[in-house]
Amino acid sequence: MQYDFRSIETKWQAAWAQGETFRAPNPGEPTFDPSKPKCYVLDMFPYPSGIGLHVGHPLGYIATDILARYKRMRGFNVLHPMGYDAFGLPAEQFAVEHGVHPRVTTEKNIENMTRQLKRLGLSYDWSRCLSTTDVGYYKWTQWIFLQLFKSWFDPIQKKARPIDELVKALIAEDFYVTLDGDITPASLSDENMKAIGGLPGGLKSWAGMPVDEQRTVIENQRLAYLAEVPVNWCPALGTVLANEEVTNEGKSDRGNHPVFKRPLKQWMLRITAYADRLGDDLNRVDWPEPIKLMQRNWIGRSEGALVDFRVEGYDDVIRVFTTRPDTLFGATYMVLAPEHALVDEITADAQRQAVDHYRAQAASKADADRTEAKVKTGVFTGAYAVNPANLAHIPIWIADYVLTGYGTGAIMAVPAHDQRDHDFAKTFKLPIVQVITAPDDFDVQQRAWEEDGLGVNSANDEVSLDGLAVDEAKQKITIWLESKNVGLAKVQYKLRDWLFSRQRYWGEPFPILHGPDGEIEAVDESELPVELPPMENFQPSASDDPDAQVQTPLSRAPDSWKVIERDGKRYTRELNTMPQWAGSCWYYLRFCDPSNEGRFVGAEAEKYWMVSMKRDSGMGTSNPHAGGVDMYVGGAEHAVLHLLYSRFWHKVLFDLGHVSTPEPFGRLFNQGYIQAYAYTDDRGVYVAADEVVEREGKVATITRTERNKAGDEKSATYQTTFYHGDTPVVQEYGKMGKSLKNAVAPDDMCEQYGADALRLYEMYLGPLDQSKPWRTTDIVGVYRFLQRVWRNFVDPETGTLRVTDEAADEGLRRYLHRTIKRVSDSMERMSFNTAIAALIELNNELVALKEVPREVAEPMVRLLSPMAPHIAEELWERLGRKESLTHAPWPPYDPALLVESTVDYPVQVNGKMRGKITVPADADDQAIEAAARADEKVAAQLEGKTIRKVIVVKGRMVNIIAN
RNA sequence: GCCGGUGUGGCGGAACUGGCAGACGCGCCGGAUUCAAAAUCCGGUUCCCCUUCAAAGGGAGUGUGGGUUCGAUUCCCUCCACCGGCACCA
Repeated sequence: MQYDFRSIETKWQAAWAQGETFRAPNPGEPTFDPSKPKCYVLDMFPYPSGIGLHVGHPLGYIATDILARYKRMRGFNVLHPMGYDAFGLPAEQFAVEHGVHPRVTTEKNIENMTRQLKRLGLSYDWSRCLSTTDVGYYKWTQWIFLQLFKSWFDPIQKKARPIDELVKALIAEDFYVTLDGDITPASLSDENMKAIGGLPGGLKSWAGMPVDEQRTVIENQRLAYLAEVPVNWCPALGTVLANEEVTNEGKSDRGNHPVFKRPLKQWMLRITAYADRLGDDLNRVDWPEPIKLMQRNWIGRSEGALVDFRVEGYDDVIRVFTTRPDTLFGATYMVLAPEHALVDEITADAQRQAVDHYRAQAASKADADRTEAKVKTGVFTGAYAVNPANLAHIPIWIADYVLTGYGTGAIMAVPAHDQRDHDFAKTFKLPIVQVITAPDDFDVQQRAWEEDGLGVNSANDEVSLDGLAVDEAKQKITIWLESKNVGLAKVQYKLRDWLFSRQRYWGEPFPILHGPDGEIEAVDESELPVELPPMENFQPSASDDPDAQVQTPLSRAPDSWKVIERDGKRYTRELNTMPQWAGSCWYYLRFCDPSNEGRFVGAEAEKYWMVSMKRDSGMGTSNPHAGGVDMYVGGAEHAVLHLLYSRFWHKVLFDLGHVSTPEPFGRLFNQGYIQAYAYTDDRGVYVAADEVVEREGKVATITRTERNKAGDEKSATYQTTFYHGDTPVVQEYGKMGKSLKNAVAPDDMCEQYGADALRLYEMYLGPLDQSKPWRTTDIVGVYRFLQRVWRNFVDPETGTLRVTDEAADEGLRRYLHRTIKRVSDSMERMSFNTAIAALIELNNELVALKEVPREVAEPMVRLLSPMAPHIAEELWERLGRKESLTHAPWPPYDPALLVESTVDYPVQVNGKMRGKITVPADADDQAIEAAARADEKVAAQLEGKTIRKVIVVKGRMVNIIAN
């Protein structure tokens, strides 16, 4: 007989809600217990999508819930909140199509997803639930933006400081203004000044500068600033597109309209100022090494040199960045990005037409196309530069394999030692000069030698790199370049400043006002929030004209919202909105104190929940970390962007004294995806996966036309035994979701098997950090386990408890304690699949018993409770316990019961398993060896052989080497 | 092209620090129970060879090929496949 767990689940979910069982009181509240350590367990909060959850979503939520419940039983004050990252495109697009306000859609979706999450029995403190779209929340998102806007990065202290202090420092002449409008510390010498971006040649006095020039200097130092940035503009849709929304052909994904790259004035955040700290502080957090590596690669710190090449016949120099200044003598041509500022000026008349044509072509190409092009393209400008090392006369080309966004947008090409330059040189028959030694059989005319070697062909009258190793040569040439004033050592980053504005409605409005003379003013903090204006039409202004002005949705807001009178001047509000990242950058802070109206987070609450009380936060690791969230779980797709942006905001808040820790997330865990089979028909269209059946032996052949990445059409043939109705379909495998039509709803699983079975199955699938396939049929395994647990405890006929107060026998008691250890260890390692396996084994031991001894029953229910909380609570109550299991202590194990009196040793002969011996646990090596040699099978193997060596590994095995 | 990850029975996976490969579950096979089915319970299940059967035994085996080691799923190198990310990063 199958027990129906659903009524138990409803009962306990109601009881938990009623008793506010999972509410985490803040310091100062009457129920707060200061004697306990804290533990902050956080999920990456979801976007409230209209189709609701599929079983892939709760994977991480179930894991964190188990951890939160486990930590409560371990005596921690656990903060375990949930909320919604609810600004974003789908709600806006729905609004455009149906005229429904995004807030309406969003609230409906949030309600539905909350219902789905609650049904899983997740132990969130729902009183802390928030949405990034709550006015009371985005008020503080805007406030944080203002902190960035009102700050600058002090290159001496290497931290953010209030912008007023920059003005004071300039007046006091602690800093000077360089000719190009940057600032430089007075303590730096003229030479060093260049290193932070200033041009040689002099300084400006702050006092002598006109006011508007002063203003520009200040604007250029803010952590939030405006800049002209190229965007993918689609006039027909009236909107700016992300790279992923642009096809390889430079058309819009939706509607196939032409897309143009055009510059647009955008808000930028100066994340690059934090490049070093974002890299260095990775050493202070306990994160998976691959994720740290990805962030380090993204920041991309590289040491090299800037080198100036004089352009023949012009006053200009082309400045390049290179990581290999040691190969300077091998630079045989230069390449500028098509967008480089000097291209127009230096292009020879004869080349003008070709250059312009190429630039137009490059502008229309999506970045993806530039990256995937196999054949190098480019055009000669007609101009020449001088290699400062050997005074060689070298041609200047433009090519799209050089990008404006990185370095200086120009390179010196060393075809002998860089394969991309080599490819280009081969295509255009440019000279290849070897300057690093390669093996004798290696010909740099055939391929680039990119490995290390000694300098060769690298000398002029003043400096020689010949015979020097790479590092030495780099140093020597850089010193020489600096002495000639044509180059300097430079640290370069791949990281670029963060483009922070979006031309959308459904996002946080910027708390910024534009004055009549172009002045940019912050909205006063007392006037926050700047609420989104009510609007009815969300349709963007489409146009056929690529040069039409970009109209953001907010530009159609009523003047009563857009226009502000202040001190007799008319100001216009900023009409862009913030990106979806903004709200998710700091929600973990708001969770600490979600209803605080006077501050983004109360200082005491922030300090309590964010600062680690112990070096070992009790998360099963002894790695010291910089505080913050004790466990942050989410998908690896956020490995770089969200986590980097969030760390950046946190550091700014830290510098300004608003938070107490240098890092937001002390420990991070990335869960894998749940994948599932998907099926496509003969047109390549996905069909509903749950309607597909396999017919064994009935093989069908499908031939269809497919398009590969490059857009070429190809015919492909498949053999299959899968059918959708009578239509044969091809099986594929991929991430679960709407697009592949293979989503499985958690509601259906709860309905059929119950929330506890679903929770167990998701955890039992495999290691949390790996991707793994979902197969609904397999859920019966854990479902049977739960039924068996129930039957072991409750008589199915009478409904009475099958638990006895009599003592367990020695063997069962030992088994229990071994299980407690196994489950506890698994919990600490987040290895929930093995924890469940251990519980299944213990439960299987109980099947043959008439009654379960209470000394086994109670610890077992407690071990089970984080994973299957509803059934555990019910059994706990039936065991006569009045209080919820939530704060029942985690069972301890007795180490004495884990020690066996005898030990089994496998015995190998020449590394092959040949026998097994059992010896007393305290036997010494001689005794173990003697027992091994006495074993019948081992002796047979040793017959006629001479023993050369015997290896005894205490507690492990014996290996006898003989021949 | 670059970066990161993963490859273990029919399937999901286990083996935590280099020490008994395949825990646990699914599926499958056999049996018990049942009028029957469902449910439940018991047993078997890496592959190959030897043996009439069984017991027992032998050999191979953790993507491929090599290396280190008394001993490798685990460490190193080569290659292959799949998954994820990407900004040709100079």
